[in-house]
Amino acid sequence: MDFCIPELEGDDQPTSQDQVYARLRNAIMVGAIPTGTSLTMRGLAEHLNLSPTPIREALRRLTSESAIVSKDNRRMLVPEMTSGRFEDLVSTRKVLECHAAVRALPYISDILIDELEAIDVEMDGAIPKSDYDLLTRLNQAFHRKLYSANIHQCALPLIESIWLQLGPFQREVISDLREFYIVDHHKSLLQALRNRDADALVDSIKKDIEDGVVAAGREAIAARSADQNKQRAAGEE
Amino acid sequence: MDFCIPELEGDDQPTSQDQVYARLRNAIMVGAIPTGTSLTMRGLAEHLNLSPTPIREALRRLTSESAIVSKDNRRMLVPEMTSGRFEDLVSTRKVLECHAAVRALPYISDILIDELEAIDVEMDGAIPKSDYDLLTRLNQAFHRKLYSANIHQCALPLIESIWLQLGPFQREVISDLREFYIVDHHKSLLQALRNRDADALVDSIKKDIEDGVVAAGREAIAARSADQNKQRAAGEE
DNA sequence: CCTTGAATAATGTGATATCATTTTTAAAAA
DNA sequence: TTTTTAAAAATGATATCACATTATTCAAGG
Repeated sequence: MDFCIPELEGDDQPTSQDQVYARLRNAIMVGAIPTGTSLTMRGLAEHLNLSPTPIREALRRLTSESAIVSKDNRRMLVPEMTSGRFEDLVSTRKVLECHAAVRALPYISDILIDELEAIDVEMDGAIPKSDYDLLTRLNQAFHRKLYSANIHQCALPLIESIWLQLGPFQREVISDLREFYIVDHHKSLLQALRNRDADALVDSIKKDIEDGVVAAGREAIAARSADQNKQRAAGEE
Repeated sequence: MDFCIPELEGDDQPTSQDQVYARLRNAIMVGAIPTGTSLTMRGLAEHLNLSPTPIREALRRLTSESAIVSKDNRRMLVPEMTSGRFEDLVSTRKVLECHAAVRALPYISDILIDELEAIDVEMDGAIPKSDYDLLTRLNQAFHRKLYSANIHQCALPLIESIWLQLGPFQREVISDLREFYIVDHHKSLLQALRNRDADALVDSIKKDIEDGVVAAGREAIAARSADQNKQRAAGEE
């Protein structure tokens, strides 16, 4: 337990199990929990001043959402990212989010577009401050609000599961790069919504995902495997 | 607790929490748990001869997979199906399964196609017996094996979540219809795999989902809402 | 007969205790 | 120095208990 779990300011969860879940979820999403370190129930319980019971339930939920994996030793940990898994997660994310956006389109109102634009303006204000956590939260709020316009929508939990799996790695990439540029295509996305143009909407979502930290992620993974090859070559000498 | 949770024959789960999870999951999938009845921890614990602790964890996992919902009274239940949710689940299922199949295609070997065909033959043998539970299990095994060919695949947990949400309703539909015909397009699907033809594969999957119990599901929902309208009209007299 | 309200029962939540398994530690052997 | 091995510590799983909240019951009042 050499890491620390950020507190959650606006935490109005009723039970402590929900609070632990929300905190751990956020911690994973912003990359505060290093991949590979085992999450022990007693350790987390002591760290959060709780009994192991609510911790255990929160961990089970996160396991069911593929945010953490349960090894055969019964140890739980945030899984390592691999090149193949990264590509699969990104492609699944694209398919799901495009689908959710298109299905939300008939439910989009002008008021909702204004609300989305307000979030985007807030993001523009946050970019100079380089507050990655805030930007991530706002970006997710933007997409969540868009997809939730469809009142029958059932894809959001699935999308959030993908976000959870990509989250820790993206943060790792960004701290590697030191300097980071959050590029979003929310402007063209909003225009597509105003025109009720499904094709343009899909195009914006794809670009938004592709040009986000995805490109950086690919580079980081390529660099990492180059490193590993170099180390392996050195070890074989 | 006026319902009964089918036992699971080949249950090699290590912990009792895993066993409870597997049993409840199967019970929901085959529609053994009526929608709307609340699942109490002590009730299930007594029914399964266990303490409430492993029950709680299994219920939490199923909640995170949208198989059961937690109301604000803290009561947990299998949610009712609505027309809108049904359509959204089906369309999401199509998108996800087509995507998973296409991404699995490059990993498909001739041996795997033979194994898939073996499952399909087993299904053909089970159809005359009208064993819906067995057919459901075999059909899911078929699709699971196909998508899992992609070793980096991350969509299967999401697909299974959709299956879980559609499961109880499809069973309800089938018991309503008394007679049921399980139509599958596995023959054309296998041919598409042999030809490594992505377009034909997508076509088969779409038809497989569409012509399954989906058509019946639509009719059942339409009939149900017609009933409700009639009842409402009668009540307003 | 229907509604209201208080007493009772049932339920969810969280803490603690116990046991089996796993991991770690450290000393002994190679 | 490295490997092996046994003791000790830590961990996960489950049961049980106590408490607060929620449902249910049933009698009194309208």
